[in-house]
Amino acid sequence: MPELPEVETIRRQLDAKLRGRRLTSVELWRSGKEKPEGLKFIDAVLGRVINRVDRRAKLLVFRFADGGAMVGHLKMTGKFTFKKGLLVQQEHDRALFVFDEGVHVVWSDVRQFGFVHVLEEGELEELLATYGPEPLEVTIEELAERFRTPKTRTIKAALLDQACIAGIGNIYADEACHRAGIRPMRRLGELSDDDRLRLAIETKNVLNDSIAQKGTSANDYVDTNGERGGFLALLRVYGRAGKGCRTCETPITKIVLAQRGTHYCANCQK
DNA sequence: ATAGGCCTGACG
DNA sequence: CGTCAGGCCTAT
Repeated sequence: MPELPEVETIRRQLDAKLRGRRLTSVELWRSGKEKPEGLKFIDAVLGRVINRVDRRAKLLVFRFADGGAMVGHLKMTGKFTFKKGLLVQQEHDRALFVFDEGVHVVWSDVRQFGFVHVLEEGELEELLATYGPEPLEVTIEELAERFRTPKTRTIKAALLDQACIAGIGNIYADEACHRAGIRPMRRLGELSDDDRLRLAIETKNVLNDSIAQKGTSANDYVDTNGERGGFLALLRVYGRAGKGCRTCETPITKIVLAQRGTHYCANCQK
């Protein structure tokens, strides 16, 4: 479910409450998606102190004070939620993390695609290095360079490729293209320097705008407090097939591109 | 580059 | 019943 703005929202909330806290107990309610598995997982995290919570692409990186980290990926339907008071285990809950001073975090995941892996320093850096640049941490020019090659690749495929640019998913790929006025099926080789710059600028803009609204709740996404993000109402094309473009009223077109539902305005986007 | 697969749930 | 879903890995 979550893309960069949603994961970043969750990261900020987790970081604010978990920084400096020690993991005092872990209950694995449904095993199989953690690594190492089962009791070894609990052994690997118990008693360790969270230095801070980072985000890299769509990964949450719970960094331990003694090095290494627990990395979590929410995939489509994963959630980390703060709980207080009486705790009732829900159907899709996978684990409970108890930190000192009574901070409880529940990890749940309806579709069970997500994972949490404990990695030590070397393997952590190795994993993080497989991702492309963070779009909000590089300049417009550096980001624009990522839209240069391979020339036959579609813009949509490039935006979705985590090794090309980190953190963008289906919603923001479509939204960035609409804001830039470029059709997502265009090939990188057809883009002008100005096209690449606009795409870079609008990619940053849409991610920042969404973070300001705590992300998009199209379906399942909620933050660590169970609250929905406010960006849904500001989406220009995603999920709006057949509805009028917010700039020109032309019905939004939906096609399949790079195996994903893809939305664009045939009038505004060339 | 592109199907297929991992899972469950919502919707038509 | 079939289709689709915000991710991403594998095999072809």
